[in-house]
Amino acid sequence: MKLAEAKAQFIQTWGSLGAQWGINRTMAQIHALLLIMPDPLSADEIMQELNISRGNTNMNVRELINWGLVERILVPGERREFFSAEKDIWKVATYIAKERKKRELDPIMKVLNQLQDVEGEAKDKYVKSFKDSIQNINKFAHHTDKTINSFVKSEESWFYSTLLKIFK
Amino acid sequence: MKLAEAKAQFIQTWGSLGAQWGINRTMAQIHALLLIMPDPLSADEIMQELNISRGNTNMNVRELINWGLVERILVPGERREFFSAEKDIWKVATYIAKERKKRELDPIMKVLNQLQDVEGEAKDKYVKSFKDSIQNINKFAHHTDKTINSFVKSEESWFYSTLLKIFK
DNA sequence: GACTTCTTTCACAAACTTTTGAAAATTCAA
DNA sequence: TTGAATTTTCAAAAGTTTGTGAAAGAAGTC
Repeated sequence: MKLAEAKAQFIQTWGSLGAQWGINRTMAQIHALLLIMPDPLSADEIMQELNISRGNTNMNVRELINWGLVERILVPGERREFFSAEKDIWKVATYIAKERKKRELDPIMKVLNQLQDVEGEAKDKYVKSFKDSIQNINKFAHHTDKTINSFVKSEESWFYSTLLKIFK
Repeated sequence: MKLAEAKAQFIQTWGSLGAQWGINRTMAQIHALLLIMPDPLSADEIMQELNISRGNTNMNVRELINWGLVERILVPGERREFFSAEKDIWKVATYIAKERKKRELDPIMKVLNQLQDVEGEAKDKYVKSFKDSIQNINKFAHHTDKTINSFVKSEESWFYSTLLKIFK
């Protein structure tokens, strides 16, 4: 298989994977492109490679930066900005885990905690069933929260220990 | 907080969580409703509770059954069908993990394996960068695959050991 | 076999999301 | 300042997904 063909295929596969995840297609495609390119790209290069408009490029690159998946690179003597993706997929996974926890798990945990104290006779089967379900989900959510935290933590401490090695 | 209010809030929270996950809102709401109700509900009851059309109810209940999250219950002497959700949230999580692996991870692993062998000089930095990225992602995908499999497996064996206890 | 009750399908409407491209804003150098 | 290069914004167009309700289908009962 030729590089150009493989590249196109990878970009489109990553894109449709992203779409299934509620991440928009273009955002995933830009990420894929930056993942496989050795050097940072400018906005114009991204536009050309993916055949998308300037506005679209700008918007999605910004969102990727928000997620911590892409970095803005300033080249001395260049007015244009360049963009580069984090290449270590383990780190990518922790950034995503962190972001999704913040957007999805944290809000539902807040609601679940409020829903714990429903008024009413514990003998009423509707009240009982409701309370049981909420408690069950709440336990699971706490467990998941701990698991994600320790996953994210392990990557952070990996970072500090690497830093330490560099300066020792 | 009153039960009715808590119920409404839970359904709507679960619904918007589902939406962020690429699961459609109604599907998640039906699931939420069935989760907290002690007894199975009929299609008409679901329609009334959530204020949705018959067609919509039918379509989404069918999809939930596909995912293995909801069961069709036949009550003797009743023509109507009733529906009930799996209440053990751990099991729900394994069903979802299984289903998403099948829909998302398996296809990308297939593509990654094909993309491994790109023609070209290993010295070409574009070829090298591409191959490195793919290899990195491939390793991660295999790791994730194993993790999901053992998670799903652990639940299955829990099931069989429970079964065993019942009959021993 | 006609009637009743319930389920499934489907074309279309409504709602929502994404993309575009042109115009406005920003940045920097001369 | 002015102006050239670049980035950002935004309203409208295009595309996608979801929900509706009427009609067709199935299954059981008289």
